[in-house]
Amino acid sequence: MTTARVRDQYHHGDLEVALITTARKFVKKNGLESLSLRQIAHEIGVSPSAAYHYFPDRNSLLAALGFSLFEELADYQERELAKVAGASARAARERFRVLGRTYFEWAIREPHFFNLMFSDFCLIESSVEQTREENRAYQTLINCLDDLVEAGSMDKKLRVSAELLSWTVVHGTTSLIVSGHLDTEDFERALDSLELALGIRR
Amino acid sequence: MTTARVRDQYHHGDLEVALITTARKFVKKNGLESLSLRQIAHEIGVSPSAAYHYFPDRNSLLAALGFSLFEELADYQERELAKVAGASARAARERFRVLGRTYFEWAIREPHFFNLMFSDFCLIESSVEQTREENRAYQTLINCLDDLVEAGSMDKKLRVSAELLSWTVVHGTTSLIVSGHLDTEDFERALDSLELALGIRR
DNA sequence: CCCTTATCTGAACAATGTACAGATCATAGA
DNA sequence: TCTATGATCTGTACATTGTTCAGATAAGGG
Repeated sequence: MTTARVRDQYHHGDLEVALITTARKFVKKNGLESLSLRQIAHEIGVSPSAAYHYFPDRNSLLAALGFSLFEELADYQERELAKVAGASARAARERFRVLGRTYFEWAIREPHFFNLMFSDFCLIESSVEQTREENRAYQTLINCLDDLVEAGSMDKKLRVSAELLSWTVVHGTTSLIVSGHLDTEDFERALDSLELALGIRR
Repeated sequence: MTTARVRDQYHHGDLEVALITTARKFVKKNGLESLSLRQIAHEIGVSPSAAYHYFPDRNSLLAALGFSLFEELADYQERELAKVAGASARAARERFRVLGRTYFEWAIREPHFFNLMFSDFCLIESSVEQTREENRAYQTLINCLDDLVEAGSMDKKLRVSAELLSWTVVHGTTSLIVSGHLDTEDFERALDSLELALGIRR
């Protein structure tokens, strides 16, 4: 049982972000299904109905959390990518793998987050902001592939195919591993196969 | 509101399959989240607690339904595959595409089923029977790839990679389309890219 | 200082999953 | 054919949930 924090002031001050933060903590631990608005409110030290000033319903809170997780993932990927900057062919290829690995590791470390991000909840309003974040990640992939072509480390004919293939292989493998249909070690195998098929030289 | 069927006998006779069948109907229409044991029981015309003789809890019913859906999918795939039997290279390549398309179309037609199959519920006991069904589908893929190699329509060097790549590309694309991150038309593009990268001649 | 408005409370309601004691029936053994 | 045993289902109950809404509270501008 979680101990409720006692609030001294009538107005919380920052309830909206507190709701998302606390929801994040609960989802991280127990997944979506068991997430309870009342538990969240109790944890924050606020009445059960207080949340309804910021979110029309439970689904909307989950959607908001889901969106913030896409941001987190993109941030994490960019942070890790920065560590392997460089114009060499070797660096470009390393970036390609890091891009996939960060996606995978993020999902493995927090499977409940991954499930939320690709659940129905985040389908509700996959509008402007959502796609903006995705474009950010997608643009990173495009840059990476262009670098590979420029460095002569990838079959030029496959450049167009590479975008969709890379994305779907990485996401597909991750999804299958998270859902228990593939083993963890299959991820590196999938990356190897992808590089082989795309003609990325090692 | 659903009209409850009235039962004449005290014992239902086949309550276990009735529960799964009715659960299937509800999930098909409204997805997992809104699935209610009480509604199912009411629809069948049985008391809310009757289900607990066959399933320890709601999750177990969903898991059972999920497993039966894997069976359905495998059956559907084999049925469609039989339509393009033949030893020609053309037939082998057509089987490869049919294998992917059936997976995708199944998911598009019933997205709620697809979500259930790869949700936490079906993770609970992904034991013997589950993997048996998957092996059935996986064996079909292996046969298909062997046929392609034998017919000389595929790069031999990529034969090993092809298994994992095909599976993850098809599943990944499907998952991303179902969750709204890719458009429907991207599926055929992904299949084209996959064939190109695997050196499958058209 | 007051008054408007945003923020939060408290009580209420229907619906849900689940537990458990007992009713009902099917059937095997006499 | 009768009976007792075990499987199957009912009825009631309880805690918890999402959600609504009238009203309490406080913050901030005039």
